[in-house]
Amino acid sequence: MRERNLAVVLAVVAERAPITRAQVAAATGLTKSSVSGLVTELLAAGLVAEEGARREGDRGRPGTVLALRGEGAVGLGLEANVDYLAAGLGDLTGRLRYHHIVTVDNRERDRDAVLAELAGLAQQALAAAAEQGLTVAGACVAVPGVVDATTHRVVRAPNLGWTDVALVERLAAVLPPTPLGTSLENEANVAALGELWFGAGRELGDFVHVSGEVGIGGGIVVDGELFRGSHGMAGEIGHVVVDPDGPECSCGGRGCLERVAGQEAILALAGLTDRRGGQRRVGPRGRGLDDLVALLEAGQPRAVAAVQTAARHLGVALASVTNVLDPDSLVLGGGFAALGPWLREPLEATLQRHVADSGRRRPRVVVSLLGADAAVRGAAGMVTRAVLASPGAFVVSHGG
Amino acid sequence: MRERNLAVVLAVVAERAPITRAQVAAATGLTKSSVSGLVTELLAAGLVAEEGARREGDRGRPGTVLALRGEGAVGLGLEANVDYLAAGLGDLTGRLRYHHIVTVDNRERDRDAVLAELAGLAQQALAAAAEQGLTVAGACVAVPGVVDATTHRVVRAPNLGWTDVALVERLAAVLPPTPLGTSLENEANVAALGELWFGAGRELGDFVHVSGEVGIGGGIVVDGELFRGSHGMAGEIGHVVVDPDGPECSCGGRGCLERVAGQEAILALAGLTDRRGGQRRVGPRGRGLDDLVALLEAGQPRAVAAVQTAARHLGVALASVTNVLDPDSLVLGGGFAALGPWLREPLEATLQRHVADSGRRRPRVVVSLLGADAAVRGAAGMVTRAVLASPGAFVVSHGG
DNA sequence: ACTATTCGTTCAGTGGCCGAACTAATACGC
DNA sequence: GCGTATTAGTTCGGCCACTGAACGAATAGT
Repeated sequence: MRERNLAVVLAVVAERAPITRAQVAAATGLTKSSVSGLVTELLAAGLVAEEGARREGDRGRPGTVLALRGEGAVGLGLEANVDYLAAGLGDLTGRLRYHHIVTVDNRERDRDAVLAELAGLAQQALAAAAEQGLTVAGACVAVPGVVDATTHRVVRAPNLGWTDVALVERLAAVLPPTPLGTSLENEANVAALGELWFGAGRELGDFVHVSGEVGIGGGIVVDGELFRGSHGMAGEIGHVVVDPDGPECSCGGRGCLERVAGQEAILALAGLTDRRGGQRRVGPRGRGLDDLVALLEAGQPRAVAAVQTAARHLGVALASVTNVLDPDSLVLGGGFAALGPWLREPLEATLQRHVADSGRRRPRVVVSLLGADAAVRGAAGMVTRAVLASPGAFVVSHGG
Repeated sequence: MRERNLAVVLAVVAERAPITRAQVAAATGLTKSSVSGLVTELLAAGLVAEEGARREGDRGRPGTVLALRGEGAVGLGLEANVDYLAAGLGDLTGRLRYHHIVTVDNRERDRDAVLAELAGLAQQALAAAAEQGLTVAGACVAVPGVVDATTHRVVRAPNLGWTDVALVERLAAVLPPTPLGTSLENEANVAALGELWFGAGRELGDFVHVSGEVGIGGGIVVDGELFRGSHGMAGEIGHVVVDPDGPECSCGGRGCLERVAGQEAILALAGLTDRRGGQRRVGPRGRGLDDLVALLEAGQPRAVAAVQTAARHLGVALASVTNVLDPDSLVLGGGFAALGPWLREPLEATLQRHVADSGRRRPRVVVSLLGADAAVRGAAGMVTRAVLASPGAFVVSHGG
């Protein structure tokens, strides 16, 4: 009970900071005395800090302003992706206090070498946290593949060539323990959450976040929470069928979206595929995408046409998704963020054509603010949000 | 606080009846003394009844068995559909205590006449409730169209020819008031809920309920709740794009599912469309569907082929839906329930072809147990579930 | 300075849950 | 038949956390 009210107060402080105790009482419906007691505990836990006085009305005693204390709890976000590794520290207020990206092709590398390098990045991040006086509450690792939340194992990450990896266990063996431990998440999912908490999603309601990487991933956000599905595999927008007689896909089907609108398909259409290197130079931070953007900026017709074709396929798939999910907005993330200016117009035209009752509910198309950083920020946010949701664990027993 | 624990206890009783107080305590984590007090109030409110004794273990005093008291609160479910009107009374235990269906074509009828007849059905149902000693807690009306939950108006019901009808207001003017009043819902949505609560859905996790009527509607159930979407229009499976170059649809797009797998399309393929009457004889309780089933049972090749073609289109759309939502099961409801035996095999084959990672998560295909009755039962259930969720309103103050 | 006003704390009061002790009802063993 | 063990349900005192009112604190206006 107190546990929940602590979370309620903390949520109000997080959302409307800077805010006085009296305003918190008004916003929560609790009495001033209750808020006073709860705030005292949150101050003691170091999650909230007082920030001087502020007069609100014309007369009367000024209130003491409260705000989240960023140092009180930070989350360590880690990402093992196809062509880079990344670590970041996000504090309670959402600020990124540390960020380190290593561009490296992990497709052909030894799995253990990748894990060791990721652990090294994590240790550097923890050292940076200690230096800045930050309390690390926990960690979250994002991987482009299917993860099992209960066993904390990577079931399958095709683009990394991983199958059944006890990722959390192996990191835990190397890293110092944290109060909340280490969790594991799908990269597209935490990217959607990153966008929700720290990017374009803050202004939006329900949305679908589409990550255009080598594959096309998706994260569905409903009521401020991730929609995971029965097997934790919801959001596989890349395999929506856009042409039942289209090319075969590695998933076994035909005409899947990612075969005709993924980065490989776009680059091939634009004539940019490096035949010798195969797909190896293609990725959110790879050269292929940068080359494409350069051509688009130069107005090269073939590149523009390639993106438009992809946009129309994407539009057909997202129209179906919209008819089923009725989201408020669609967010173009990952590699699609860079292509946003060229994708938007044909995409919106296709949506208008295929969304039922499009006048009433055609979703807004929004370009990601975080791009490829969304996953790390979302992973760090997984930790800090957990702290905000259940601060009780960090509050010293009221007796002491 | 007590409010919530009342609901917790009531939920456990509902789910595991018959159950003793001690078992409720074990299931909820509350102490025996707390449960005892809460149960006393629920007994006084008439929502729960004692049903004699039952010995649970080998030794010891037998427990007093508790169960929901059906008469304690019943919901009035109403449905205004294209070719029938219906009213039903569902009690707290889920039993249907009264059911009345009037087959009538409402497409060409005057709107006020339809509303008057629906109100008449409601009054007959209320009279039946009084006769049986049932306490009517509230009512819910299901309509095949877009409804606005806040204004309680039917925004648009194309198949009925309705636009902006203050349905609840007009019924409230005629019917006696109830504690929970009258609510308004989309027919496909409450059909999904009906199936969840009283039909095949009881055994399932998350599922998508597909109603094959004149159009194809859908209801998405996640975590035991309806997924509504940002504008309350989620689940429009009928307008998933299965062929971007297919026939035009009234929604403005091309290749929508319901143009190639709706009842009209199936009947046309099977050669059953009545050219003179147009679509007028087609519907969940209409003759067209019965004729088709008769031909299917006789093994007529053209009819079988028509259903198979529709099933394949349906499979493509549902595969996309599955990739995005990752449901546990797909439920064939409405008119599709009658076609289940012929739809299933080609549908499942298509799903296997197009669902990504189909070995791991291909959803079960389940035929509705309620068919066209799902909506009325779901509407009645909306009321009884509301009672179960917040029993506090029905409990007399503990002082008296 | 004095008043009006708003902020935050203190303190008794209260509602509801918990735990322990108690009564009730049954099976089993002798 | 009767005591013992076991389980069900109730009663009662204690405690935790929120409430409401009163009080001290800080400021603007007069």
